[in-house]
Amino acid sequence: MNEKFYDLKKEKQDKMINGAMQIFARYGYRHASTDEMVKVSGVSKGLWFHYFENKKGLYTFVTGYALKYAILELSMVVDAKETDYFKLMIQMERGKMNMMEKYPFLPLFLVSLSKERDEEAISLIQEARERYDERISEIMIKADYSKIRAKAETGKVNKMITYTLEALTQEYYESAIFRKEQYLEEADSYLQMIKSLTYR
Amino acid sequence: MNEKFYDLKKEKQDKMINGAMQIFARYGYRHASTDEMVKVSGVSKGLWFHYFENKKGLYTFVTGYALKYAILELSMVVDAKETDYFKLMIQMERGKMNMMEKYPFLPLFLVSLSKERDEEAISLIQEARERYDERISEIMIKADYSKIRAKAETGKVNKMITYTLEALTQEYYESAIFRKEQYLEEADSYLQMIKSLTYR
Amino acid sequence: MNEKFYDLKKEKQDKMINGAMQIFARYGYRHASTDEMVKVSGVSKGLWFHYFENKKGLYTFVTGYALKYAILELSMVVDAKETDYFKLMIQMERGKMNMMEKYPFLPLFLVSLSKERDEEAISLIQEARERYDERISEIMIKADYSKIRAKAETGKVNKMITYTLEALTQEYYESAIFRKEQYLEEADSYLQMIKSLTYR
Amino acid sequence: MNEKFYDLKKEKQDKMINGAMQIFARYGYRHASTDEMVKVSGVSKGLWFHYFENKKGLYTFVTGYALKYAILELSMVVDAKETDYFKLMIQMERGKMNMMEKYPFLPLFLVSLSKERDEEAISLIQEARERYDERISEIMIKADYSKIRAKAETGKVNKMITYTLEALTQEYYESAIFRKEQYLEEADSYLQMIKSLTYR
DNA sequence: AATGAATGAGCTTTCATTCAT
DNA sequence: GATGAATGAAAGCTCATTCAT
Repeated sequence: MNEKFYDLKKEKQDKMINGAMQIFARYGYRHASTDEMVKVSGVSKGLWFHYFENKKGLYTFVTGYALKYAILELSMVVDAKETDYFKLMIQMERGKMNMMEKYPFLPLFLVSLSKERDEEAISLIQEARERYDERISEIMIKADYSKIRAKAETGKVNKMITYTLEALTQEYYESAIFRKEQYLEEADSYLQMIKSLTYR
Repeated sequence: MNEKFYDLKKEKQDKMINGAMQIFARYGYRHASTDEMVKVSGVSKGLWFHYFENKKGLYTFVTGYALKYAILELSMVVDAKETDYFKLMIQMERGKMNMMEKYPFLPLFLVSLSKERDEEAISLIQEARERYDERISEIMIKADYSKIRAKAETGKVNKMITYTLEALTQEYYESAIFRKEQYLEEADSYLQMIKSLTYR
Repeated sequence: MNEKFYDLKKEKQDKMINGAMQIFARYGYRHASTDEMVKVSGVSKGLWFHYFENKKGLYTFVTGYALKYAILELSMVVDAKETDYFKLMIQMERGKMNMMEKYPFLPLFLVSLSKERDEEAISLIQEARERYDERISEIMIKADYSKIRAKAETGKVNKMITYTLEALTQEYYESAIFRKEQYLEEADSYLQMIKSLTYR
Repeated sequence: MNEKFYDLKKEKQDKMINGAMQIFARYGYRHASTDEMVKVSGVSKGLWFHYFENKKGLYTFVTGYALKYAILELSMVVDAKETDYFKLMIQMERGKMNMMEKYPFLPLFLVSLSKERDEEAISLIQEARERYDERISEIMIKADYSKIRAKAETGKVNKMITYTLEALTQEYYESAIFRKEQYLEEADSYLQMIKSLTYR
């Protein structure tokens, strides 16, 4: 990418980032079209290629940016002293809702990244994704699994929760308006249920 | 579609069905390309359009076929007297593995259908999907939830299991070889865990 | 072409000739499609190419056949002793209507030949057309122009009549049913008018 | 169509209009191919679709444009005080020759429109054609038929003249070079002949 | 002889990318 | 820096022609 992108007014940067996130999140890497980004962002086609060599470059950048920003927001919202796994999880979901203030499609974009099936796209974002996963692990390392019954393998439980919250997120984006509070309530209800099942 | 498709040698029919399933499953409706189907099936481009008016028609047909075939295989493998929810679930997964004998990409295709985001594609397959879901409900109606603790809301548990098994399926397709037995073992391990957590 | 075409039952020959005439007449050389000929004739696609190497060959044959048949019918219907130009002309139009008994699209096909704009097609039929034009000249040679006023240049008058009758023919084919008698009446009314204008 | 087409340099607009006219005029709606337009205009394939949604849209536009331009040129060249039918007709032919200055294929295109047989094409241009026909009627309304003998039905005479001039136009386009003056002379000779025949 | 399944070149249309202004 | 006109490779689809049966 062209580093001068950062010299743009923050507002314009965000317009472009949001445009890219929205279109990539909704259509995936391959079917995301430049013209749609132009339409939703109001930024001319030429400029996209001025700052980002090509679609690959744009995708790499936006992914990197999104994941870095997500880490930041999550770090901010997660209580450093919290050790309850399920409380940590819901705090993270709240963090995602906070991201929407600046980047309304970021939560959906995060989900779309984990669902991306295009090989080229996957290889482009692998690195950023690993860094993000690492950071999430660091946040979750405080989680105290001692109250969880032996039967409940934390890795598996974790996966199930992840897949479930991702699906929930996608569902909410499909409705006319995304109601954050309602989403958080539903997410919490899942988490509480699992907690009650897995805790001794 | 052109009904004469059924007059083709079953072998050729299956070559085409498999080709379509594979490409649709991997790339989704929009990005699935005729040329790729030609490549993987060895059947010329013209023939696809000889039997199926267009991409829409092909997708509609393959989806209908796949779901009907899936229902058949599932009906065959599920023990009519089985009432244990988790046993029923694992039987269904075994059924999916059986489908691979004839249609190696069918399990992945089923997952891709539930993840399809393209509006046109969704409307094309809605009907077939509803029939499939109904049939699955009929199979699962024997399931006895009485041993499940009140805390475990069956709807939510069910969703979590579905999302998890779908994700697992996709993961296995990404590895070099799909090892059915290994998949079934892992699927079972998830189901056993959830069973032990949710049963009184 | 394959001479064995003539060994086919006359009925089948005519089915094919009619099919080709109809489609060529309606859509012109380039846009006439094999599939449409198959549809209207009921004769399988393979057979067309068995008897006629390709579209070119078929067009050349059908044109030759049509023009030869037209000459025959015209010769039969035109009164050898008639010398009045306008009576000869209407006799020829009646001859064309007679052709419809066996080849319903032949009159339209004749018009389409004179309107054909495709270079390849034109060169294919040039020879047959010349022979036909010659024969028409021979028929018309008996025409007595002595009653026509000097002002009326016969060549020009002839051209105008030709173009007009061709347009009339096309119009009649566009209506739901071709009413031969009505066509002949209208054609005659044009001819009578011109006669009254050009005769001293 | 994309209104920005009008922002292009007039020269380029005309290159495209001329390219489309030429190919549509020569091959008709269906067989006119983008690639041929690219070849004769030197304008890339993509651009055609940038300005015109599809072939339909292009045809509709070019027809509308051509007919509007024709009306303009005809209005300019026709003497408002002229009442002689035949003088008006030859003035219109002169008008058509004038059109060739900017749009060399416009006279042929006008003829091709009246000969177009493709149903879709016909319905696309119907409206524009009606407006054009109306305008021609307005121009011709001044024509004084009082000197024409009762025997000469003006409707029929008119049709014959139209068909004849159209055929003449096509003939001239088929020769290596279109010689306007020669065409006008020949057109005039037809008109004078008919005048002398029909006037009392 | 007869069929129609099978093919691939060519057509219309889309879209990432380039480039003159 | 900013624009959007311009490009061409590739996608979906058609159709004359071939060929196994």
